[in-house]
Amino acid sequence: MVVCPAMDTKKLAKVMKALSNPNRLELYMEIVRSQEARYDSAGECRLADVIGCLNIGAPTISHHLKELANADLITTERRGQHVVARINATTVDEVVAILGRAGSGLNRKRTR
Amino acid sequence: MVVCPAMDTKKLAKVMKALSNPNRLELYMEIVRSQEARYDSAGECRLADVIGCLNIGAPTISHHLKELANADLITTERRGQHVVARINATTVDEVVAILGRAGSGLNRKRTR
DNA sequence: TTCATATTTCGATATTTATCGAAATATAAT
DNA sequence: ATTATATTTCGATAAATATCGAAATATGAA
Repeated sequence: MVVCPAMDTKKLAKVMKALSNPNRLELYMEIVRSQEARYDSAGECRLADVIGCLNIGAPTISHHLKELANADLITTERRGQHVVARINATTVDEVVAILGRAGSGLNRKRTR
Repeated sequence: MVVCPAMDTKKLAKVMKALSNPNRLELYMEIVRSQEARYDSAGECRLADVIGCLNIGAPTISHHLKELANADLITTERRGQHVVARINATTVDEVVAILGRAGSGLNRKRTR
């Protein structure tokens, strides 16, 4: 069993920073959504699609995608014309595990 | 039963930003720690104490405390000479609930 | 009141960063 | 090969922010 992935503070801060910009966070949530609704989007999130909801330009979105990837929050892959983004659940799990310690316990991980 | 506290993206981004600076995150973790070890610190976190572990000045720490409080991550209260900081578990719970949706499910909230 | 300690406010500065438009590159279609 | 669409790179700029030292304020002790 894997015990305590131990993400250090520096790394955690980097993840937080990646999610600290409203537009970038919105972009991230959009990727989450597109992954939840796998049936109609094939779990793919394309920059072109997301330009519609966010009112920032393509260069900025490209930049934000890179920051999310750099924080290991997502992975990106070129699929033909498009770039596809996917959530990296491992990183999210680690963050939630650390943050959860400060919570009320309602969100505490199942131990069995 | 309270359903879906609905923290909006703006607010969530603000929380993330508050935790995005390494020193401020370290400060936050220190507050968490001091609260976990209630017996020896009475759950209190004093600026003077924390100056030791972090190598930044008192003015900066004061500033960071204000940012954490402003994001509703902590509450502060003057207790005599000192200022005491406490974690606001509600905010943490909300953040974890939102982020958790993107995770693997391992950290998913108990439903019963 | 005067002193010592803890914290905050103020003003300044250096760095980071979000965003843009223009141009470059990649890929697929005609 | 040319065209159309998607994405990235580049260079610039305005705004935000972390941090500092000095001075101000608050609180408790002598």
